[in-house]
Amino acid sequence: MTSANIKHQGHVHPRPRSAAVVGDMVEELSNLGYRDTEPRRLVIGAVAAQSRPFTAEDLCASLPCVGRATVYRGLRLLVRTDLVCRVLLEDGEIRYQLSHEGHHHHLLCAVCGMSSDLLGCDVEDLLEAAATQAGFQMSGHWLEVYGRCGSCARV
Amino acid sequence: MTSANIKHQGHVHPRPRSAAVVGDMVEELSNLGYRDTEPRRLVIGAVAAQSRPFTAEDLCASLPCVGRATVYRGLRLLVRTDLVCRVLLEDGEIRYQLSHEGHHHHLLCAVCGMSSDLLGCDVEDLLEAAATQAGFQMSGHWLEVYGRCGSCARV
DNA sequence: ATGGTATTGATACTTACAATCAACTGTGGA
DNA sequence: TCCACAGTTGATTGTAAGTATCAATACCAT
Repeated sequence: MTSANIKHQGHVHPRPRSAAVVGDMVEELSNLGYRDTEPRRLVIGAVAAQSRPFTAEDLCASLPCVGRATVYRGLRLLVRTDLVCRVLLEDGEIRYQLSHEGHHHHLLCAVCGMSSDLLGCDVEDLLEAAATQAGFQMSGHWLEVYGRCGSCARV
Repeated sequence: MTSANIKHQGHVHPRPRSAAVVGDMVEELSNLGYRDTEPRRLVIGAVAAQSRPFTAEDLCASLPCVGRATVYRGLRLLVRTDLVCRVLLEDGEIRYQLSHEGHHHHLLCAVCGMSSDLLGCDVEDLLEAAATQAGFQMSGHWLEVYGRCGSCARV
């Protein structure tokens, strides 16, 4: 079984266990020429441990033994390498969360703050068509969906 | 003709002329109980004069005679009252621009920075369906489309 | 006209994040 | 296994964007 296969299973398990994730991410970074260091592993571990979209400050708070600059640099690196993605909250705030494989969007719960993935949504084609009609050559898009998750909507 | 009808014409004229806009916006604020002041008119005028999504700092720079705090407060007020909307750039930066009537999305040109409106795009239904299927009760969404506008794509 | 209140603006403050740089530590080669 | 060098760290300083303060001012209803 190749590492690509292992990664592919991420689709099936939207929230993989931290331990495996940290190893995968460190390996990914290693392939890109970045070193495997203790503080970096700690940052990745903290990222993987978050249960909902987080801020850089959240990471700093959960990693008192790692320098602030290192946390910020680590997070920036993870964003640059697409291992972590940005999440835009309804009020305009930016949060972060582990990237999952493939293109997808986020369903953000206004009550509990949880984020789940919106898979198999074919907005792309629709957008592409609408953009083209407006004489626009689309290269990408950003989409966030806000509302209430299953548990919170039930209340 | 009702004011609703007048507003509806906004769809036809995506970029209304500044002079009229300032008066309309001041009136709108007045209806909401906010005073008609000179600095506020200047801020609104500067907002209306922008040809593409701008930052709060852009406004400050173009209004050296208005206090920074006032510019920031004015912009915040305009956002709160939906007279100005946020625009999310591809790199995560937040910009502002005059709101146009009705729900719509932005087509942002990566080359010239221009923003045009994407009207008559029925992503809502599609999103609603996808969200519901995921057990999510959708209440809103945010969508930005990136690419090249007609003129820039031609190059 | 006037009084009460929203608004202004100079300034100080806060927050979030980037830059600096000497010390340190992986990593690949000898 | 050891070495050297380049990537990395972290204490600290710097910076940029936006907010809070508060006395002075300007709107607007009466």
